[in-house]
Amino acid sequence: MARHLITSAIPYINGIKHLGNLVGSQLPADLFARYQRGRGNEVLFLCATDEHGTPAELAAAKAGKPVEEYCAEMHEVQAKIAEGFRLSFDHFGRSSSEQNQVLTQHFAGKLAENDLIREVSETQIYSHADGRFLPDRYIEGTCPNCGFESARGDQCDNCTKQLDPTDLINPYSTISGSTDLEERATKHLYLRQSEMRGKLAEWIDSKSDWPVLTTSIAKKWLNDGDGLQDRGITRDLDWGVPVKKGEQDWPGMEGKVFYVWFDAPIEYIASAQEWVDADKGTDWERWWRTDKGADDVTYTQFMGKDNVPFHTLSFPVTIFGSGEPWKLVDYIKSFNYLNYDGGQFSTSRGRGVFMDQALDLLPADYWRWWLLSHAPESSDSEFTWENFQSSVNKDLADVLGNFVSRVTKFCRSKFSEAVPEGAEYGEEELALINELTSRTRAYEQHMQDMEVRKSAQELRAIWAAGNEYLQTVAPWSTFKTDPDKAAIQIRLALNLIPFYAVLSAPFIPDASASLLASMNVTDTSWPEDVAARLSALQVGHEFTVPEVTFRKITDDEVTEWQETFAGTRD
RNA sequence: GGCGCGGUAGCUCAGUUGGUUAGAGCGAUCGACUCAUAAUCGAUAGGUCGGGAGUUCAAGUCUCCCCCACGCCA
Repeated sequence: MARHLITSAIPYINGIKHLGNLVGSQLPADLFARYQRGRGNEVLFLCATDEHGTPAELAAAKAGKPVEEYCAEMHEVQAKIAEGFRLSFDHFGRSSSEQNQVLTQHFAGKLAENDLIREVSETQIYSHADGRFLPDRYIEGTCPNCGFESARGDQCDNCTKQLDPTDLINPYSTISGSTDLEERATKHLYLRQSEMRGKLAEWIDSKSDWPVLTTSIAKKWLNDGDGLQDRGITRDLDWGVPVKKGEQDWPGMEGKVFYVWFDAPIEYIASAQEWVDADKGTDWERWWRTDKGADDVTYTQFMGKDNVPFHTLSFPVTIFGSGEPWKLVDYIKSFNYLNYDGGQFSTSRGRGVFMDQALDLLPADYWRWWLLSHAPESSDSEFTWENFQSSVNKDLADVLGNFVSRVTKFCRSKFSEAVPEGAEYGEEELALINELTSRTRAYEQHMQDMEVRKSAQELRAIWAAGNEYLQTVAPWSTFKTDPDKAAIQIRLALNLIPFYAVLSAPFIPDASASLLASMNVTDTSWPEDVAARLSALQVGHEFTVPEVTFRKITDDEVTEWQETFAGTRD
C-alpha cells in the first residue's frame, strides 16, 4: 500500500476565494486525494488558512475587529465552504496555530545555526502617533514620480511605479492619518537563499517529470539577472510569529515577527501536528520525518503558478537548510489561471463567481465537474456561462444522469425494481466489458499522472460507452421477442451504475454516493477486476429508481447569472 | 523595455523524442431509435496548425524575425 502526503497551497485568510483559486490548487488536490484513497492507498491530505501579514491586519481593521477574532471567524467561513465543495482535507489547519509558531521558530533557529540567516539594517518610517513602523500599505503619500496623492508605500496605484516608503512626499499613516513620522533604522533578517542556488538548481534539474510550468518558473528565479536573491523574512508588525531563535530570544529583533511567506509553508508540517492534536491522527512524524517512517511517503503539492517560487525555492531552502531529515516534496503540480468571461476574476471588483455564491446556485458536483474537466493545466483557461451550461447539461445530465434514468425506469416498467433473471452474458456484453476494462486502466493512468483534463475525458467516454451499448442491443426491442435476453442486457446496464459511481467518486462525490444508495450497494472498493464488478449485482437485488441525478441549467439562468456576476458592484 | 506561457476546426482544448490523408468533446447538418432528464446512437461538413524565412528526404512539432493575447518583473 502506497502512502501519499498531499497538500494544497493554503488560501489567504482575507475573504472568500473565487473559482479560479479553487481550481488552481484545492480542487485538483482533492481529486488526487480521493483517487488515492479510492485505490486503497494511505493518504494524508492537508490544507490550512494563511493568516499572517499586512492584508489580514488591514481587513480586520476594516471589519472593526481584533485580528485574532477576524482570522478565527474567517477560518470558520472558509472551512465551511471547503466542506461545501466536499474538499476532503484530513485537517484544515491555521498558520496562526501554536504548533506553527513553535515550528517556525525552530526552523529559524536551525537556519541561523547553519549560517543561512543574515541581519540587515534598513531605514523605515516610524510613526510616533501609532507607536510602530509603517511598512507597505500602512503608509501613503504623494508619488515622487507622477504626483498622485494617494500612492502607497510599496507602489503607486496611478503610475504603477514601485516605491519605497521613504520615497513618498508628504507621507502619512493610513492607520491614524498622522504625519508625525520619522525615518528610523531597523534591523531585519534575510534568508540566504543565494547560498543554496547550486543545490536548488541541481535538485530542480533532477525533476525531469515535473510540469514545465513548474520547472520553468523555478529556473527563471534561479537564473534571472544576478540569480536567486536573498529575501527578508521579518517584518515590523504585531500580527505574526514572534521572531525567535528556536526557544531563545533573538537579540535586536524584539517586537518583530516573521514575514508571512516564511511561516506559511511551514504550516504544511504544523497542520499535521494539529491533525494529531485534534485527535484525528496518532503520528505526524511518520509523514514528515524521513528518519521516523516518512521515507516511503510520496509527497505531492498542488498550487497556482504564483506560488511556484515559494515551493520550488524558498521552502526547500528552509528544509535543506535546517539540516534535519524533513520530507521534501516529490512532485509539484502547478496550474495556470482561470479567467472569467474574457477577463480576470477580480476580488476587489466582485467580478466572477466566488465559492460561496457558486454553492448557492448549484450543488458542488456541478462545479467540480466543470472546473476539473477544464482545469488550466497547459495554459490559462476560461470560464463562460455558455460553456458551463453545455458541459453540465451534456456530460452530467444527458450522458450520465439520463443513462441511470433510462436504465432504472426501463427495468421498473418491464420487470421490477430488482435485477431481473436471465441467462449468461453474450458477445456484445463481453465486448463492452473489454472496452470498459481498457478504458478503466487508461483512466487510472491519467489519474495517477495527475492529468486532470484527460482523466475527465476518459471518464466521460466510460459513461458514454453505456449509452452506446444500450443503443446497440436495444433492450426495448429485444424485450418484445426475447424477454430473457432483454433481462441480461438490462442486468449489465444496472451493474454499470454502481461501477460508474465508484469510478466517478473523485470528481462528483455526492452524486456517486446517492447513486450507490439508490442501487442499494455498499461496496465502494476500486474495480480492479472490471468483469467481476459488472456482474456483482445478483438476480433479485433490489434498488430504487433515483431522483433526477443532475438537472439542466436553463437559458434563462445563464442570462441571469451573466448579469449578476459581471462585477459592477463595489 | 526585459522575461515567461500561449496563438491548432464556430467554441473549449489534445497533439509523445520532426515521418503516411492534423484529433476529441460541444455546436451545425443529415440519418437511426423511442427505454429515458425533447434524452441516446451513427454519419457528414468545417482548419494553407498567427504571419514570413530557414534547416531537413520530411515540420503543427527544430532555428531566426515579425504580429497578437495574457502574465510576471523593471
